[in-house]
Amino acid sequence: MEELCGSFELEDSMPEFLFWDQADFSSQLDHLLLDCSPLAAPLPPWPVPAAPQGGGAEVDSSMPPSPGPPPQRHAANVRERKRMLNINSAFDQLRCRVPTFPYEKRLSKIDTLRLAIAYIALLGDILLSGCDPKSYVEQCLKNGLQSQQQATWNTSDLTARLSWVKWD
DNA sequence: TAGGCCATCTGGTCCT
DNA sequence: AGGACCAGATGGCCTA
Repeated sequence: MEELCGSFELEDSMPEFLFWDQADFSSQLDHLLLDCSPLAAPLPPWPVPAAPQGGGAEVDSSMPPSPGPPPQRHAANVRERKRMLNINSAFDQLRCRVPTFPYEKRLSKIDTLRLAIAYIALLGDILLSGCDPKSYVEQCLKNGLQSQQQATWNTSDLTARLSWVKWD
C-alpha cells in the first residue's frame, strides 16, 4: 500500500513552499505570459468596429481582424493571469501537503481548502496531546469524538483519508 | 444533458 | 496613477 501524500512526519513538516523561489517563479511566468495569449480566446468584449456597409469606404482585407483590448486593459489582464497562476501554484503546493487517497484524482480548490483546514486542526490536536501521532489518530478514529478540537478536524473527508494511512 | 470545476476577462475598489 | 485584489460573467471541459 502506498503512503498518503501527506504523511505524519512531524519533525519533517516544515513546508518547503515557504522557501520556494518566488522570484524565479515570477520570471518564468513573465516569459510565459508575455509570449502567450490566452489558450482559448473568447469573443472580445470590446466593441469591434463594424464593417462598413453600402457605399462607405472600401474594406481593406489586409487589415488585422481585431485591434484587441486597449493597452492598459491588456496589461491588467496579463497581471491578473499572472496573479491567478501564482494562486494556483500555491494550491498545488497545498495539495501536496494534505492527505489524499492513493487513487484519488486531483483535489478541487475548495476541497483542498476544506481538507487543509481539517488537517491543520488535527495536527494542532496532536501537538497539544503530546502523544505519538500514529496512536493518537488511531485512538481517535476508534473512539470517535472526544474534544471540541477533534470536532473541528474529524470530518468525513479527512477521517476517510486518515484510515488509509500506512504508518510503517 | 446538467452540474461541477476551472481559466479568463472585466470593472470596481482599495492601497501605495 | 498604477498595481493588487476581488467578485461577477462567460464559456470550455469533464463526468455522472
